[in-house]
Amino acid sequence: MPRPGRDSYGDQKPPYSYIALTAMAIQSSPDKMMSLSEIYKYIMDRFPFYRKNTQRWQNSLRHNLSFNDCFMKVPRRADRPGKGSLWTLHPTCGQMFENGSFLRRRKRFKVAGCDEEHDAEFTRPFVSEDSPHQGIRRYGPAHVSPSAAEHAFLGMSKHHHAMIDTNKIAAMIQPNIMAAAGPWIAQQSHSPNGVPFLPRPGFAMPPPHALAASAYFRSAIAEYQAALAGSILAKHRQQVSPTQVHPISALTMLPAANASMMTLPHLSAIKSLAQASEARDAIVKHNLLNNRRLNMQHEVQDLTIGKRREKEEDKKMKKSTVSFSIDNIMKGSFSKEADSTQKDTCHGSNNTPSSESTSPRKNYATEKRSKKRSLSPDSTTSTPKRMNMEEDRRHSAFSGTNVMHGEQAFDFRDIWSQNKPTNQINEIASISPDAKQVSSALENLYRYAAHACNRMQLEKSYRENTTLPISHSSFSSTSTMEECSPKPFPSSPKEQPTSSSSEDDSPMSYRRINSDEKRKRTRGMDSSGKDNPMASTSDSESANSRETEHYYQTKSRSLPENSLFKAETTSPVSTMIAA
DNA sequence: CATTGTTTACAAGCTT
DNA sequence: AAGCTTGTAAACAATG
Ligand SMILES: [Mg+2]
Repeated sequence: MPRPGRDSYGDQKPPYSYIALTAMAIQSSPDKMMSLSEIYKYIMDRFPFYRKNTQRWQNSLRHNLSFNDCFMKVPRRADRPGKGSLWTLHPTCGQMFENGSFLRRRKRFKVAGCDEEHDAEFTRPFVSEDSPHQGIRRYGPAHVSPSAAEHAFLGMSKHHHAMIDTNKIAAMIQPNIMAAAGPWIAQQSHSPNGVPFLPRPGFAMPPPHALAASAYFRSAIAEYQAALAGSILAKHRQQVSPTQVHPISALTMLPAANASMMTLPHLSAIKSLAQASEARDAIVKHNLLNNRRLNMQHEVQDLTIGKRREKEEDKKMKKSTVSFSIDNIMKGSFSKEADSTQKDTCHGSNNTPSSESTSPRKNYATEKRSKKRSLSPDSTTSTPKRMNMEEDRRHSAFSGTNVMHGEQAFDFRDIWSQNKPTNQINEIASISPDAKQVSSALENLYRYAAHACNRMQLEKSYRENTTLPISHSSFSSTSTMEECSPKPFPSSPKEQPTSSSSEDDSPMSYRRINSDEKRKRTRGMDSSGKDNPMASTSDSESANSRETEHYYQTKSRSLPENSLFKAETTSPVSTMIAA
């Protein structure tokens, strides 16, 4: 039921950034091109929030269009006369948003070499007068072989001279992979006339928050593993042939680290997620490439690079630390080479740290932006611009790392501090210099979990409280909508007898961890013997089904004070794994 | 003159 | 704490 809706919530800020909104708009167009005014319209049509303060956000939007390399101008064609040009997405920014979920962007999309020539490469097929190869093909970045990941994934099985029971692991991972590669991947993920990607009945695709969550984990996991295997793997790779070694299988080659590593929390969940992600990514990537069909003509003007960009470019050229992300490892391109240009010169940047920010981080910080100001003279820096800070009602797309559980909000930092596996970290420290990285990588994992959960809740709230203007004028409307809905996707079969199943899933070693004295950390024995950390994995499957409902239903678990994460984790992690 | 685009500055949330 | 990403405000240039 659409619920009373009414205005009250209609103006909530959508959890999408301008870049996301713009990308959504552009992608919704059949041509994948839109004029500025059309973009405005698209946004205003489906996000009530943006029907106000138009000057403000439209200015921001324009800024984004010009500033970000992912958006490029294309001259209008004769059939669409009008004021400005059309905007489109850069041919290679396809993966800018993980899994097509606009909830989060991976990294700022930067046009590679920043050289015209290089860019021209993309520009050509884009503009092509005669489109040599008709549509498809030749759009993807050449180096991104869609099958690379897949290949590596498939080939991993032959790489384990395991000292670990890989079979067992594989066994429990299998189902996840299958799920990950499910049919939804190929589905059109853009609602024809509603807010893109917001799940709705009949929409054969996992909820966006699930995808986003999975994405979060994926990166966190990559680091986590890399921190452990990184150096060894690197060495190994440098000497041995450039054969692709799947990071996961690489882990099994680690003699020393193995033992300790296996005792870290969430390891099995991590593994399955990582693999599922790889498999899924390969497919998604492939689809993205094939679906991209751009047919435009005319020239594309060169992009000029402003000072701000130059500065960024320069700064970027510093000594890069080898990155062992899964992506890099998969591509076999980790030591990104580096060196070069000790920039110096530019340093005068004295951004007055001013505020003593870092204030206490109260749970559930409300909005309340800075409002200080008032420093009287301030004549120093001449430019008096930016005066009415008071009224600065900017809204941010950032969502924070609070996790609502029941009526309470928990800050990620608290969750982490109470779950940090100190002893295990120390154990690793004794055999590897990477302990610190392992720790921070794991911390990130938790952070992402919290952050992802936060987003999920945010979006859920938005979805529930906003009456979407379905079938809103201009666009195709109902008809399309209708055809969409009838086809119900199995919609979570409710079965799944609760968390039970897990037991064996949860791998080895947890018990033993607990042995570590200090570690016991109370934790009340709530679930008692039940190994805690993996709890998440286990119920995941079940939770997966009714997921949405889950979050706010507080009752069931009264969290025993200490078991913050346990309680929290249950929701985010399980939902994530669902993807 | 109103839009459409570019750029520079800054503040503040988030990540490393 | 340094560095990166977003959201805003503004000054201007270019167009129609
Ligand atoms: Mg641009």
